[in-house]
Amino acid sequence: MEPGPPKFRRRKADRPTEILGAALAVFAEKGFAAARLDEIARRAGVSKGALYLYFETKEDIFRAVVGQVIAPNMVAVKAMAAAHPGPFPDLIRRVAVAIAQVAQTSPLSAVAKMVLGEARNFPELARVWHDDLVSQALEAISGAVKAAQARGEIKPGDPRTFALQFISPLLVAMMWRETFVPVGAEPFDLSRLMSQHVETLLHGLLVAETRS
Amino acid sequence: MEPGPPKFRRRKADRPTEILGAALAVFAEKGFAAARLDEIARRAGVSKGALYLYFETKEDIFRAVVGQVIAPNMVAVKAMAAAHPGPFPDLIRRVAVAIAQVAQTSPLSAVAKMVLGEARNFPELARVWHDDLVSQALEAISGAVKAAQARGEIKPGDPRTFALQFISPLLVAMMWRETFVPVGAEPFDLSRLMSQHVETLLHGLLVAETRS
DNA sequence: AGCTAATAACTGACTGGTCAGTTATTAGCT
DNA sequence: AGCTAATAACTGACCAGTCAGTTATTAGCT
Repeated sequence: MEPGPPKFRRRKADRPTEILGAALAVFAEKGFAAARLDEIARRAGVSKGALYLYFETKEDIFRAVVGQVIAPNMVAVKAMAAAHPGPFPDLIRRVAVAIAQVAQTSPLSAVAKMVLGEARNFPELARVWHDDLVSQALEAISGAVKAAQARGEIKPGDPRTFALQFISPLLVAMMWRETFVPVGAEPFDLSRLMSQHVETLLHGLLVAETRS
Repeated sequence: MEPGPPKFRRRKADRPTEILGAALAVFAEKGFAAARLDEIARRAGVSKGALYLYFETKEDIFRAVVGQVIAPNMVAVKAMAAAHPGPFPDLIRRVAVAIAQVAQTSPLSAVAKMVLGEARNFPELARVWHDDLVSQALEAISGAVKAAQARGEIKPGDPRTFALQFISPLLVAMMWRETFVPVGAEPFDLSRLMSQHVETLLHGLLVAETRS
């Protein structure tokens, strides 16, 4: 009787991340309710029962997936906030490039879409996403705007609104990519979009005296 | 034996719209999968079986709800496109007010969020929404931008990107309202947001010579 | 080193509840 | 009386979560 390859391997340490990777993919494709635990398990190369060795419930897996994406992006936000306090145009151009980069290389847009879609059924998830990530990013930008206004670099106006104006096109382009590109819509080039956007915005934000 | 109020009324003509109204509310609250046909029926003042006199399946109801919102908004888009071809600033300010109005008084944002959330499971819905509404609105704005560029009123640059820049903050503010305000976030005043946004955008879009 | 007992990761068949969709029947209209 | 909108009880499929049993791995002993 040849033993053959073993039916499974014991890899306690790696399982959780593998499961969360598979779960991210399935949740992103189907949404929370339509996602099947059997499929998550299959993609993770594991039985359904094994999921329950590491997570309590389906919701628990969902929370973990969403939470996992926050931490690395918080690093980006912190870096943004710590960016050198030079002239506003330099700062904002730098931030735009960094944000576009993150948007293109992380599962951020897929998770953002999930949070939007499931916010009603998981209010506490929307709260975490808002408190730990979105509002902090928004405040970081608002703070930079306020400082630049104090220096007389840019026009008066609600800083929070300016911040929203700044990031909105990127967010919409991300949603566009997730929603309409799969059905044949023309995608937006995020980097090109952001550079055109920043220049447009700047020449509206900059007061006449400081314009180069 | 008093007859009392009749158990039900036969109102074949009114039922479909009543059902769709109830369905819109439930779908908007719960999303497609978590919405219960029993609840839709209850809110429509009807039994579950009655739903099947007017619609084939749950998906069919969902499609009808989404489709119903398109028509009235197409009117708005058409009106936008037909707006007088005067100076670009006048046009864009008018359109901004009109759009903010629609966003505040119609179930547009709720349905938009539904379409985003369920796009993966209903690609043909994303397609209808895009082809019949979103892309037409975007093209209407792009057309106005292109015309203004031809007249030398505004700077060169990708018109479709300008169009996206124009509507993005409104869309994001709508999603913000649907997602984060229920968990305690500060809402954005759509009208104020749009007026600040348009002015910021204009003074970046307008070339120096035509600036007032 | 080889053998065995103990441990813990993992499986997969099962269940209890839920819910979309069906159907036999009743109530209201003309 | 005849017709049909509408009901309410029913069914069958589906799926999150469970658990008794199986298999890989490790520890302990000689």
